[in-house]
Amino acid sequence: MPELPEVEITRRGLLPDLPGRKIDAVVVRHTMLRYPLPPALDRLLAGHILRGIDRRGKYLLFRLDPGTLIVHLGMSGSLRLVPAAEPPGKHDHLDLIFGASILRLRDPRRFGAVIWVKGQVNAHPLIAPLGIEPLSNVFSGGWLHDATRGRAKAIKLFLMDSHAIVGVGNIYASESLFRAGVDPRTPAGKLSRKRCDRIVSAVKATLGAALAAGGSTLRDFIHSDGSSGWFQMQHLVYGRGGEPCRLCGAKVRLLQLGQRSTFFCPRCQR
DNA sequence: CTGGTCACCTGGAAGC
DNA sequence: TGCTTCCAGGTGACCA
Repeated sequence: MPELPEVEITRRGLLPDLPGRKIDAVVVRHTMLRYPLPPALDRLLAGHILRGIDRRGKYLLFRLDPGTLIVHLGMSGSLRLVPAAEPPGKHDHLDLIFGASILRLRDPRRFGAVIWVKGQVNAHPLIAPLGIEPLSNVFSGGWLHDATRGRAKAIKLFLMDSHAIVGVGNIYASESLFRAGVDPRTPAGKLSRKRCDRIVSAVKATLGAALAAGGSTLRDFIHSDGSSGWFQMQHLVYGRGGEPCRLCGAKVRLLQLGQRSTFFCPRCQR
C-alpha cells in the first residue's frame, strides 16, 4: 500500500505524540517479516527516549540514543497509535508501548521490515544505495535528463527504481506519467530535456496532492481503528482500465510493465 | 553495469 | 454456499 506520501503522512501523524516519550516495553508477536526481527528487541529499546522520527524513501527512522529502529511498511503495513487496552489483531506483529499508548505495526503480508542499526543509518546496506528524494530540489528536469542518458528501460520503471528515485511506487508512477502526458513505455534515455521537466513537475504535483489529501485526514488515519485503511485519492488512470480518460474520453489502457499493472491513456500519453 | 524475472506472504474479489 | 484463481500499493536476490 504505502508509497512515499503514505509513509510521510504516517510520520507526520506520529510527530505530535511520540518524540520525547519513553518506550516502556516492546511486544513482539511475529518475529518473521521480510527479515527476522532483531532479537531481544525489548532489551534494545525499553527505557530509551524516542528522540525523533525521520524518513528516507519509504523507510521510517525512529531515532533513539543507542541506535535507530528502521521500519518499512512493505505492501500492506501500517503503523497506528492505539490505547494500551486495545486487543491486538491477527496481523499486529509489533507493539512499542509508550505509557498509555501503543505504536502498533500491522502487516498482513509481512513484506515489511524492522531493522535495528547501532551506528550510521546511512551506511546501512538497505539505505546506502537509495536514490534521491523526489520532493527535494535535487530532483529536477536536468537531473532526470542526465540520469537517464543511455538507459533503455521504460520511464515508468526508471521512476520506480528506488536506487534512482525513492518513494515513487506503482500507483503514483502511473498517475505522474499521465499528468506529464508521457507514454510509460518510453525508453528513459530517449526523453527530451523538455519532457524530463514535465515528468519531474508531474511527479512533484502528484506526490504533493497525495500528501495534501492525506494531511486532511491525518489524525483519523493514525488514530483510527484501522478499518478504513489508507486514505483515498481520486486516481486519474490507476485502476481505471477500460474506463474513459478523464481528460479526453479515450479508453484507459492496462498493460504489464516489469510485471506491474500499468495504466495510461493512449491518446493523452505519447 | 544493465535489464529482466522470481520470490517472499496473506487476504479480498471475481469467477465458476 | 464454497471452491479456485487471480490480483495487490515493495524490493532484494539472482540470472543472462
